[in-house]
Amino acid sequence: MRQVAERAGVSVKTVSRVVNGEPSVAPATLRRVLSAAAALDFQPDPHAGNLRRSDRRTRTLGLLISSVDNPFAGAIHRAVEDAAIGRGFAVFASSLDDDPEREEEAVAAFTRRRVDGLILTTSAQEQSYLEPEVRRGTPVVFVDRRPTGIACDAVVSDNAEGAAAATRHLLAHGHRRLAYLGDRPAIQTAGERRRGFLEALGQAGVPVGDAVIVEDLHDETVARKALLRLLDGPEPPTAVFSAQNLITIGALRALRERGRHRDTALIGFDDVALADLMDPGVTVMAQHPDDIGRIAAERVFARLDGDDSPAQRITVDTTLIERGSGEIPAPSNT
Amino acid sequence: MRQVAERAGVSVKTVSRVVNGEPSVAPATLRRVLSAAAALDFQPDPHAGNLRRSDRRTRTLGLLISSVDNPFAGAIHRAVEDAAIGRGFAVFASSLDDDPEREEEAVAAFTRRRVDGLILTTSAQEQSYLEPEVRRGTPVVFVDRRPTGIACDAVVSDNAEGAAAATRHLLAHGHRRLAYLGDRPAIQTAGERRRGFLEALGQAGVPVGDAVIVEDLHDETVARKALLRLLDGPEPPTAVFSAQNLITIGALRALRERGRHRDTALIGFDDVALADLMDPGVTVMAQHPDDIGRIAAERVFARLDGDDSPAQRITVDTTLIERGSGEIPAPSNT
DNA sequence: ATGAAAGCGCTAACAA
DNA sequence: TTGTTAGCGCTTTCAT
Repeated sequence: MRQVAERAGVSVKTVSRVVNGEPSVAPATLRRVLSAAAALDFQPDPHAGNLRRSDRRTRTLGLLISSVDNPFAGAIHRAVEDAAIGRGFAVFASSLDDDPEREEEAVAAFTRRRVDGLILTTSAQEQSYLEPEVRRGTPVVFVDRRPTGIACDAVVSDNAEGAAAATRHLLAHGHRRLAYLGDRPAIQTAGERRRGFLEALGQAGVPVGDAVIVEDLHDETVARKALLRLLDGPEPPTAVFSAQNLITIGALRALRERGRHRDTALIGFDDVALADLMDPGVTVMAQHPDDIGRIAAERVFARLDGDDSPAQRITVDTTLIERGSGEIPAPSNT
Repeated sequence: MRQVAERAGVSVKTVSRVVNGEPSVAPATLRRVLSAAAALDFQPDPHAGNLRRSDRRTRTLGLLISSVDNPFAGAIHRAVEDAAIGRGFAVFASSLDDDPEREEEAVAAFTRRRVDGLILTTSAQEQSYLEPEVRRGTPVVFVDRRPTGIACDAVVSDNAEGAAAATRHLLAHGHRRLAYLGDRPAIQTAGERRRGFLEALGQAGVPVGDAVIVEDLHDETVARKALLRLLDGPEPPTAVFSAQNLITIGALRALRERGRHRDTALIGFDDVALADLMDPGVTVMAQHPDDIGRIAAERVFARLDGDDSPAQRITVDTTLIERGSGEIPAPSNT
């Protein structure tokens, strides 16, 4: 900047004015400065500016998700990015793999870099470690999971109702022997989906004893084996509700292996790629990660723009997509 | 930092020493500073430090890919992130949607933020716009596509050979009426895959006239329609090579719609989610985005560590995954 | 082992 | 319209 000033024969302050598009610069000066800047291909250093600037914004967002290599998180990421670009913000992303330790480290890495806002899918039991950062004024918005121990905005799917609706769908097709395949119940979303499942059974007057609940299925292989065991058992379920992405895939594999994919109903929570190309197509209760990401980004920017209303919880509905597997009727003799 | 110094009764320089883990600080002083820092929950500002520091590194990488919401790019992203974390680097990601204008903007947004290195999937015809940044010493590594008009490291799949091997696989199963479904030939990878396809035909002595080449298929719908047209034509192909992800999906849909998925062979370039759950399973020539990302990150760090050898081009092999669709034999009467 | 002074590249506040 | 001075939070250099 000093060099530009010298070359243009003005003071640094004038260059600063030009760079920041401040008014009250004579057209002739403006031109001289501009051409000097171009000649030296000058790029202003935003970090240096921020040091002195009053708002002290880095125009940077931190996004913490399960993994950047994961369709659900990718869709959120994309939506956040699209919102950020319009405001001149860049996005840091970090994969947590549902590891609470990694979460604190990653948050620290971002706050040290002075991100202006944080969007995160937490997997810690509680997030009071964010207190200092929140007090400092950084907007924090939770996605997919609600915070515990701290008051922040959250954007989540309607897990309980979505699960209940999926369950009702199976019941409506005549099923009574349902299996619920779920992730670790400690994971907030998993707990809510289970609750939705049970409530739907209760409301339909189906004894809970008629359903099998298998949990702690944190990956595809485990889910597959669990369902294989059920299918090989004395009273295999006539319908399966797989409460998560990877579990759905494991369930698909198990059904195929036993050749039961045409007579056992299946609904998965969260959509799965190419689900419509399977035979039968896989019925799912789809989430809307793009909406979740977009809304979360909007919340962050609203907070940055001065919104200091109480923490909000925003729920995004889920959508049933019928593709065949969920519409398989219960066998008539049941 | 000044506050910490006051509270600990030392000078700022001493606090600086403690924060940076420099030696020659008396244990007692160290303890006083540490507790003062903890009490004020002090976070050093890396940007301020960089201003004066000799190396001037932001410990930040810029990653430019087609879209963060895309499995291939996601895998690259994850590999880059994993490599970056170990070195204390954070990663900015930006989606380009194969838009050359967006590319220049995004690069500018990152260089303005003083990223220490750049990893990008370019879609511009040539990348000389990166010249100034490269001259400034920023390592730039291309992934998936080679650079034009500038000498930089590149990590790419062996597109031509992969496509040739896929084609040979189809020929080995007796097919002679092959269809090539490709993306816009202007896209570098698309051009190479086409070349590989044609070379394999040539080497097998199959007249190119026996093959149908359809290009400019930039999305699923267009690909589907193109194949439907071929299937409905007078001499439908007995084998299809779909040279890209989305095209493979479009082709799958078309084959299913016409009920030809069990007698028409199909190999796709690039793996597809749940390909093994289809019926038949989808044979693909898989790329290794995780290796590509990892190697690219290693190149960046090697450059940052002072490697000033000439620009390298690193080729990552592709892997044939046989799942059924590619092994369908040609009808005997052909 | 510790500190004082200067300065990184920029902007705020005020002056001319 | 333009320039001057001070200072953001830190690290460098050189003293002590």
